[in-house]
Amino acid sequence: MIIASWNINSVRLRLPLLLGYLRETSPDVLCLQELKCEDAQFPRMEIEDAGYNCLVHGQKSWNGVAILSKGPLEEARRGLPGDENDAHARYLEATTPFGAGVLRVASIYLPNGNPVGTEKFAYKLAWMARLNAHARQLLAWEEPLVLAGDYNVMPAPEDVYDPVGWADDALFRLETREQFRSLANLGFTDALRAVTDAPKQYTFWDYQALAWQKNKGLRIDHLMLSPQAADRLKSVTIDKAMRAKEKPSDHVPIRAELA
DNA sequence: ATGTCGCATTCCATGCGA
Repeated sequence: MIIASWNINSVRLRLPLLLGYLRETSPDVLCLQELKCEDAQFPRMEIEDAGYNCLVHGQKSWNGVAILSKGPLEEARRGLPGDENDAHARYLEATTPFGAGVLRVASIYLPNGNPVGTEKFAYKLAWMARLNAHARQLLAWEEPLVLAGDYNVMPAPEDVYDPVGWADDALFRLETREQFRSLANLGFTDALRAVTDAPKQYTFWDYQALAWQKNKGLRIDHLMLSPQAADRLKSVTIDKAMRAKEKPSDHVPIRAELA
């Protein structure tokens, strides 16, 4: 079972790249973020023709998350609980068959939070607290669970090309990393860090200032595994070559193989 | 290098979010 996550930065503009990825890499499950379209504009037919079922939580202009699976998808939750006034489309959860049981998966687009000191940063931290509260509930299922997505968090200095320069950014502030650590401390495994200690395992390079060419990247896309998923982890791959394609997203997919 | 994208609108130029 291959499960992948990719911040696609406009699913409509990136459709040819997405179809190529599905064809070449053939993940069983793919979580997408930053669709930047409403449900009705989602290219469902083309993706279904490629052999995938789709669950979509879209929004006009910004945000938007989806889950694609070769198997049937049963929606578990649309939107993160804990704030009825939060209208951002940043969370979608579903189950899909896995072996004799099911895999539970969430597609997560965590708020950016910049600039620090504004309501945007407060929203990010509150959103992370809500995620942690919900994740704690999900662990009670005691099933393979993957919280996959763009966390907009670099967990440690080796995940940033310039940790000193980024110290006061919302993606790297101590409060942000503290919330991310709380998620891990509930019992979730950062899949990439379970297979390597190597620094510079980036998943994002800014479009600006030749960031890709200079390898000025960030590791902000993560697969967080419940104990039952972590026990079945075989490998993790960052599909870095996707950043060198024509009209790329600024993020690349990350995927894990579960036995 | 105020350096690039994608989306939206007052729509071909500008603002917003990242």
